[in-house]
Amino acid sequence: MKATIYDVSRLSGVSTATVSRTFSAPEQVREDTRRRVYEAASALKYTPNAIARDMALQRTNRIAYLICKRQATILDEFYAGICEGIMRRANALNLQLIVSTADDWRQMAANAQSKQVEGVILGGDVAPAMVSEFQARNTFIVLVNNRMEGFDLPCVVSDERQGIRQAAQCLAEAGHRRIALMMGGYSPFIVGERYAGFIEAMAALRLPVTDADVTMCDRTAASAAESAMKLLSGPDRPTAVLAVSDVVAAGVMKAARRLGLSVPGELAVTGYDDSAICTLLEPELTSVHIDVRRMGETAVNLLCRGLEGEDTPRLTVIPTQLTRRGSV
Amino acid sequence: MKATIYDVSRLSGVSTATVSRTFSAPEQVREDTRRRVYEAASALKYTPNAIARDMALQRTNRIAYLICKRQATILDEFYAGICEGIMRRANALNLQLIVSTADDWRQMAANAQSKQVEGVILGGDVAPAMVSEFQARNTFIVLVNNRMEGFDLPCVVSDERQGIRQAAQCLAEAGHRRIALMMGGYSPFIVGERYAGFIEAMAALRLPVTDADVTMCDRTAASAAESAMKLLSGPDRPTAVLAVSDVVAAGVMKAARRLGLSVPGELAVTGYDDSAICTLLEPELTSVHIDVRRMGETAVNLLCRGLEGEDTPRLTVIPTQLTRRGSV
DNA sequence: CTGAAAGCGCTAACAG
DNA sequence: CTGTTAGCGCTTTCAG
Repeated sequence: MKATIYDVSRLSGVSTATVSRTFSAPEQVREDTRRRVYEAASALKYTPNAIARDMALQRTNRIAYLICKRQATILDEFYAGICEGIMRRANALNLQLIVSTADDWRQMAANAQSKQVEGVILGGDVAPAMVSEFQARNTFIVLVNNRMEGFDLPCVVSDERQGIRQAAQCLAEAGHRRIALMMGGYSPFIVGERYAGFIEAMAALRLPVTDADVTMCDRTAASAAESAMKLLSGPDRPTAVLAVSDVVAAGVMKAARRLGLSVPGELAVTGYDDSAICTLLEPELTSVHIDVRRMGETAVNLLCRGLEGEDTPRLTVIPTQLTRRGSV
Repeated sequence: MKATIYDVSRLSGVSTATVSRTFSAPEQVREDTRRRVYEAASALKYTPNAIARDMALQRTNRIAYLICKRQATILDEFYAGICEGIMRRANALNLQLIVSTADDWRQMAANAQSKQVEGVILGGDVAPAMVSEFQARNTFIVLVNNRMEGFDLPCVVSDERQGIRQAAQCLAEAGHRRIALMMGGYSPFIVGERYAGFIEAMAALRLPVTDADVTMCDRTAASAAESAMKLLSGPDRPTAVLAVSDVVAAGVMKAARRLGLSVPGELAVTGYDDSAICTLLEPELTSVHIDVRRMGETAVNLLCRGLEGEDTPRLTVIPTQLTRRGSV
C-alpha cells in the first residue's frame, strides 16, 4: 500500500540504513547516492512513517496543553491567548501540540506514561491530585497562570500585583481617592493575588480601603452590573471602580449607564486582561494588558528545557502593562 | 526503565500474547490468568506503550484541526467554539486532537501521510492547494465553515441565509423598512452567502435595497463605527442596521452613541454570531446564534464515518437561531 | 484459553 | 560513506 523504507531501498539499490540517513542526516550520504534515493522515494511517493520513527527513537516530540477550568475552556479568551503562544512556539520547535480540556486528565496522564506525550502544560485551576498523578508517572509538567504550594515544578504567571498597582495608580493620578474593587469569581490564586495587590497598592498610594468598597460578584456582566448598582446607588459612592476583569468592568459600565452616571466623567473604570471587548465598549476600556502569548511561549520553553534535563527556574513572572483608553 | 509487556509476561508467567489480550480483550482471558496479569502489571507499574500499539495496529486515533485564517486563530471566538465542539466529540470517541494554525499546513500534510494523523478538519479560508495536497496524500478531510467548488469532500456550514433572514425579519417585524446591511471583511464564502441572504430576505419582505444601504468595512469596531457614521449622518438615514458580525454591530452602536441616536429607539441593530460581547453591550445585542459547537461535533462525526469508509453527505447545514435582546 | 513467532517501519551501533 | 543486524513494544494469526 504505502511505500516503506524497504521499497525505497530496493528501488534505489542501497540499504535501508542509507535511505534512513538520507532523510534524517543527508550530509552523511554522498551526493549521488542521495540523489538516487530521492528519486526512488519520489517515484514511490515515499514519506517516512513517523510512528515507526518514534518507536525506534523512543520519543514523540509531542506535548499537551490542558486547560483546567470549569466553565469556559478554549473559549476563554485568556486561555486561548496562552494557547496561541504555545502553538506558535511549538510549531517553531517542531513539536506537536495536543489540546484538551481537563475533563479527561486521567486519560491524559495515562497517555503521558505511554509516552505519547512527553510533557504537559497545565493551565488554570489544577487539582493537586492531577499534578501528583503526572509526577507519579514521571511526566514533566509546567504550570501556567497558577502556582502551587508544595509541588516542585516550574510556574509561569503574570505579575498580578503589578497589574493591579498600575490600574490603581492610573486611577489615583486621575484624582480619585475613593476607589472600589470589584472581583469576579476567578481562581483562588488569581483572586488572592489581585486582592493582595489592591491592598498593597492602596496603602502605597495612602488611600483608604473600606470593606464596603470591596465587592465580590460572579464572572458575568449581569452579575457585576447588579453588584455595581448597589455599590453606586448610595449617597457616598466611590468615584472609581477597579474591576478585576474586563467582563466585570463591562458590567460596571452597564450599571453606570442605568444610573445615568457618565464614564469617565462621574465614574472612572478600569478593566483587567485587555481583551477584545475593551475597544467595543463606549467609552473604550482602560485595562491591564497581560502578555498571554508570552506566557504560553515561556511555558513551552521551560517544558523543553526540562525535558532536556536542564535546570529551570521555578517561577517566571511576566510583567503587565496598562493600556490607557477612554474609561478613566 | 519503564516496564514493558515482556516484564509483565515474565513476572506473571504467561506469554506476552496473553498480557496483550488481558489489556485489549479481557473477555478472552480466563479470570484467574487475568488477575495474575493485573497483579504483575500493577507491581511493575506497567502501562501499554501506545506508540508500539499504533505501530502494530497501523493506526493512531489522532486527528487534527487546522484553523486556516489570517488574523486571529484560536483567539477567534468563532473558531474556538468550533474547536470546543471538536474537542468534546474527540474526547468522547477517544481520539487525540492536534490543533494548529494553517501556517504549517505543508508539515501537517506530511504528518498526515506519515500516518501520525488519520484525518484533518479544516476550518475557514482553505487554500485549494492545501486541499489538493491532503487529497494527494490520501488524507481524509472535512471542511468546516466553508464550501469549495470542485472538490469532493464533506462540508459543514451554518445556514447563513437563514440567519440573515431571521435578522431581517426581526427588524421588519419591529416596523423597519429602511434596513441597511453592514459587512465586515470576512471570508469570501461567508460574505457571499450573507449578502445573497440579505438580498433574498429583503425581496421576500418586499423591502427595498439600495446600493447606498450596503456598506463594507473592516472587521474591527473602529472601522465599522467610521463607516456607520457616514451611513447614519445623512438626512435620510436607515432606521435599522443588520450587521454581519457582532463586532461590526458594536461599531454601529458606538457610532449611534456619538451621533446621539438612541438604540433601539432611533436605530435598531442586529449582530451576527451571538458571541460573548452581546451581553456586554448596552443595550444588549440581538444576534444570530450559530451553533458552533455542533458544527465542530458534526465535523468529527463525519470525519470518523469517512475514515471507516462509510459514505458521508457532502454538505451538512446547521440551522441558526435568533437570540433576541434589547437592540431591536 | 494460551503460546510461539512473525511482523509493523525505522534507527543506530558496529563493521567494513 | 555504506551495509548488516539487532532491536523499539505490541498485536495477531495459527497451532495447540
